[in-house]
Amino acid sequence: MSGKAKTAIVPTRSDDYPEWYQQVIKAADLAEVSPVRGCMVIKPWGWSIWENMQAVLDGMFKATGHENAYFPLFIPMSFLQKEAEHVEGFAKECAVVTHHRLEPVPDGKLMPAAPLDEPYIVRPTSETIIGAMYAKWVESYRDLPILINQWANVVRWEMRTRLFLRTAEFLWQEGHTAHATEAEAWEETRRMLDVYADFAENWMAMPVIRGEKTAGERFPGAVSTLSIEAMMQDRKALQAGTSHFLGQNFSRAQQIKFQDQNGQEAFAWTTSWGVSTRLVGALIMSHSDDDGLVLPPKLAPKHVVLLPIYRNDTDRANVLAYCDSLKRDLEAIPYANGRLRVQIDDRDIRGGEKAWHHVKRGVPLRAEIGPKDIAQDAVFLCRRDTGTKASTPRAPFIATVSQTLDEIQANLFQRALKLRQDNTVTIDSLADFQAYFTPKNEERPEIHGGFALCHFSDDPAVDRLLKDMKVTIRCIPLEGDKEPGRCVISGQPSSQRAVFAKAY
RNA sequence: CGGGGUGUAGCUCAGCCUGGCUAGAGCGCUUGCUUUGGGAGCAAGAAGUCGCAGGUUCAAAUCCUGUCACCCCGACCA
Repeated sequence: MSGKAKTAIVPTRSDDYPEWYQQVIKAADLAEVSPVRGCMVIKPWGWSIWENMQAVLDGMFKATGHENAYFPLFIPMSFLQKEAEHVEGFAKECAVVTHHRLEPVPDGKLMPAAPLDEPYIVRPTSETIIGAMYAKWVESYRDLPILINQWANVVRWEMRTRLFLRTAEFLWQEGHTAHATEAEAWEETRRMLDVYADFAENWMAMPVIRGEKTAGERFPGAVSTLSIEAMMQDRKALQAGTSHFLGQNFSRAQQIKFQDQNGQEAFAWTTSWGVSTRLVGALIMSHSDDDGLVLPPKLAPKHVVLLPIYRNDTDRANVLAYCDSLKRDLEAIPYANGRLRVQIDDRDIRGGEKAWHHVKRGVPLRAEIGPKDIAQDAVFLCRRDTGTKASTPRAPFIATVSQTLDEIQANLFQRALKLRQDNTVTIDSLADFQAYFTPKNEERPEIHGGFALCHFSDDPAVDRLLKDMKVTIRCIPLEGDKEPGRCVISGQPSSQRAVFAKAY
C-alpha cells in the first residue's frame, strides 16, 4: 500500500495539535465519546493507566495519614446554598435531580412521576455533604484532625467537553480534612500539594510548578487555592492538581465546631484537595509523539510486550515456548511498586501491524522474538521513547531491563523539563508580552507562546486584556525570587512575578 | 444561551442544486489463496427502514414543513 506513512498519527502535533490529541486517544484505544452528551467511556487500556495512578496516589494518601471513605452522589440543594461563594461558583454547572420513579404513559413512553420535595444536585464536589457529616462528628479538639479521602465520580455540566481534559462526568479523588488550628490546616494544604507534585514528577515524569492561584482563579469558597501547573507540548498550561485552604469558611457555613483545650467553642479549619482523570490527558499531552501514545514506564499497564515471529507451526511452538519462559523470568523482576508487567501478543496478524499496535499504545519496551533471535538466545529490543532498536542477548536484557525502564522514565521527564525551560521567558514590557502570546497565523494559530514570568496586579483592566488575549495567570510560584517590580500590563507596583500562559 | 454547519454501511464521505433503473466509493469486517523480521497482495462476500415525523408527486436520499441529535466558533470551566 502507500507504505510511506511517516507517522502513525495524522495529523501531527505541529499540523493540528487538538486533532492530534483526539487521534492519539483513538489510536491507543484509551477512550471514546459515549451516547451520553459530554460523557466518555474509558476503555481498558485507558482505565488501566488510571488504575495505576489511583494505586500510587492511594498509597501516598495513606502514607500521609489519610483514610478512605465514601459519601453520597446526591446532595440536597440546600446544602450547596450554605456557602455563598461556593453556590455562585458551581450553581450554573450542576445537574439537578427533581423526580424519582418512572411510570408508563399511554404512548408507551416513560414519564417521571413523583417530584422530590427538595431537589438533589449531583455532586460537582463534596465539601457540603462531607462538611455536614463532619459537623456531626466533631465535638471536641480530640476529634480532630479528620483526614479523609474519597474516590468518586462528579458531574459538572460543562458546555464544551474534551476527552479526559473536560467531561461532564469525571472521576477523581477528593480529600477533605478538618483541623483544630489554622497552622495545621495550612500545613495539610501544603503537604498535599507536595504529594501531587511528587506524583506528577516522579510517576508521571511531568515537571510541575507549584503555586498559589490569584483571587480570580481561586476555588469558590476557599481562602487560598494552591495548584500544580504543567506545560503541555503545545506550550499551553494544564492545571494538574489543586489543594485548597478553606479557612473557616465552610466550617462556619456548616457549623463544624468543637470545644478547644480551654473549653472555648471554635470553628474547625478545613482543607480539600483533588486530582482527576484529567491527569490521563496530561500524561498523553506531556509525552506522546506523532506515532501515538508514549507512557512513562512507572504508570504503563504493560512494561514489555513480547512479539513472537514465526512462519510455520514448528517455529511457532518453539518461539511461543521461548516467549513463555522469557515472560516468566521478566515477571519475577521487581519494578516501581510491583513487578514487571509483561504481555505476549500472539494474535494471528502480521508482524508489522502488530508492532505498530503497541507503538501507538505506548508500551515502553517491545521485544520481537523469532527463530533467528532464539538461535542467538537474544531478542530484538525496541525502545518506544527513542525508537532505538538493537538485538540484545537474553541475559543482559533481563539483567538491565528495570534499569532501561528507569532510563526511559528519566528521559521522558528530562524531555518534558527541557520543553518547559526552552519555552519559559521573563517579560517586562506590554509589547513583548503581546508579541509572545500572539500567533503569526491568526486563522489557524500555530503552536506558540509558553510560560511568561511577569509582574502582575489585581486590576479590572488587566483582567480584561488577559481575557481578550486568552491568557491567564496560572499561579504565583511558591519557589522563585520575590523581587518587586511593576505589573507588565498596568504598571502598578508588584511584589513578585506570576506565571502567565494560555491554558486548558 | 448567541452565530455557523452536518445527519446516507462499523468509520470517512460522494450522490441532493436540476426528483426517475437493483443507492455508491474508500477504509474496516468475513472467507479463500499467496505472503510474512516494520502498517501485505489478489479474488469473492456480508453489511444502509438515506436522523425522525408529516406533506407535495405517478415517483422522494433528492423538493416543502416540523422535529430531534450531533459537530465547530463564542460566553463558562478541573
